[in-house]
Amino acid sequence: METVRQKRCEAQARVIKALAHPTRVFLVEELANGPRCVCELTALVGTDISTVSKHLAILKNAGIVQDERRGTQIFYSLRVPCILNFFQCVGAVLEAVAEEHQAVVLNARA
Amino acid sequence: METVRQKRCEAQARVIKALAHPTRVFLVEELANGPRCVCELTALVGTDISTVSKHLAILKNAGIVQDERRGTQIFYSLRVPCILNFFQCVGAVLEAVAEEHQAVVLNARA
DNA sequence: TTCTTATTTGGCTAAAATAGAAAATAGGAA
DNA sequence: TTCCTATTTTCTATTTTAGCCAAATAAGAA
Repeated sequence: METVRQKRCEAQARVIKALAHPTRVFLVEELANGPRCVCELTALVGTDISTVSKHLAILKNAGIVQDERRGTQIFYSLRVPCILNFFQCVGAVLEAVAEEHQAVVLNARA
Repeated sequence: METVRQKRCEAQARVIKALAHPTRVFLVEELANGPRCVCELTALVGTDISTVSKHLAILKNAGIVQDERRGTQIFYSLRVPCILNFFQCVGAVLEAVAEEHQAVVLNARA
């Protein structure tokens, strides 16, 4: 494949990879409701704060979220709102899969 | 986080993870133009056919593509068209990042 | 059946991702 | 300054992924 296209696919994969983790999906979803500080997010996720911090750093690096210090805390927020449509499509895939399973079950019974 | 939500995030992450590789982004993009057999895709990608086959299996497992045998060949095709809007948003993220870099450079010069 | 082509699968190694614990930083308050 | 809280970074162990080669499978042709 041509180099330009290859570079583009690599860049896209880098962004997608940043979203490819359950905790990070959760974080993005949560940030859709507005800015949250790391401590709030940590409480919601329920793992070590250093782990949450690292997940946020990955999202930030990919350009998906941004951070802002407010006194002693750091608030993260979504940078690109369309990221939520993104999840809609993922939902569509999951529905398609679920329907297929349903069909398989029905066929097995028939 | 509640278990139901956790399960949902895990399911979403599984789909997203299937897309989180340059070659798989390329394959999905290519399949947007219509069904292609493994050998065609292999020629385009330029790696070992077994590698391409495994990437396709990952996409199929996630419910993103489907396969169909036609004689001696197996054709893959997109199962969920909206997967392409998906990439649009990724493009938006990349643009946002590019703009920021631009801004940083300009500030540095000023 | 045997040969040939197309594709998948198993085995192996190298590289990348993940998570927690502990140490380092940053800012505000006493 | 010293203490305290919030966050990031470093270190280390573990797990997951990626890619090539070789072997296995599948379907059609001879």
